[in-house]
Amino acid sequence: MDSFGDIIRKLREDKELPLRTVAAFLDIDQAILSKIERGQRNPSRGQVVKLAEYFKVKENDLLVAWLSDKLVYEVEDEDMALRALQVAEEKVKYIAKNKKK
Amino acid sequence: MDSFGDIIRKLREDKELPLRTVAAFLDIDQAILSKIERGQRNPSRGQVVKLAEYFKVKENDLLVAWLSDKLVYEVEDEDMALRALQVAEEKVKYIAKNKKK
DNA sequence: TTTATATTTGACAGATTGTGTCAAAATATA
DNA sequence: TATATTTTGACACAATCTGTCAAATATAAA
Repeated sequence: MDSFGDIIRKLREDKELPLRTVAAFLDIDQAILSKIERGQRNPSRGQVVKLAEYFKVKENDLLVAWLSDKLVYEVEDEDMALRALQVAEEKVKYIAKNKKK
Repeated sequence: MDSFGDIIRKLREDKELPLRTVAAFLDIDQAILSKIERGQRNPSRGQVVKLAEYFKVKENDLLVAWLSDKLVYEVEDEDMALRALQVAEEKVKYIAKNKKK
């Protein structure tokens, strides 16, 4: 069950690239990338998109990993976490359905 | 598919109370409560708990409505919304399982 | 219509959180 | 040792959050 940080750390280490290089591509300090990889900072949506481009992986897959991390963070210390996620799913389906019309 | 705001607006209107009265109990300006009821502001967790107490409804039910609203807000204009919610569910289950040990 | 009450709106202020830089400390590698 | 890499924390600035307030709007009563 990899978090977003785990995923991009693996991608980077597989290519044996230093933080410095990837961070330069993202146009941020390597300190931030280090923190992103260890889940101490939340990347911006734009950074996620850039990372997908950089590592040539599906943008949507990375976006799902990133978004789901944010959702988990939002509910993580709530007893009602699972119920809330399930209700949110219903609400999203409901909204999507009524948008089509 | 009622949002948190819809729920508390109904509770308040059923009892024919003005915003002023409920807002005073929450110790905030009525303007904020008005915005909360129409989904323009996000209440704090503490306010949700107070509202459950005030209207004598199950705290957890209100918390679920509130939390799920926040989750929907977080993903609402993402194509990957549903996938992200589903992955988040798996992650939450995974975390809960490994916490027990 | 007027008058009174309730709700909504938007400008504003202060507190909090987010986003990034930087340099020093810690860790790993040669 | 030296050298490269990663991690940490202090800091600054920007952005968002949380609430107040007063004016505008809507609703209801006389």
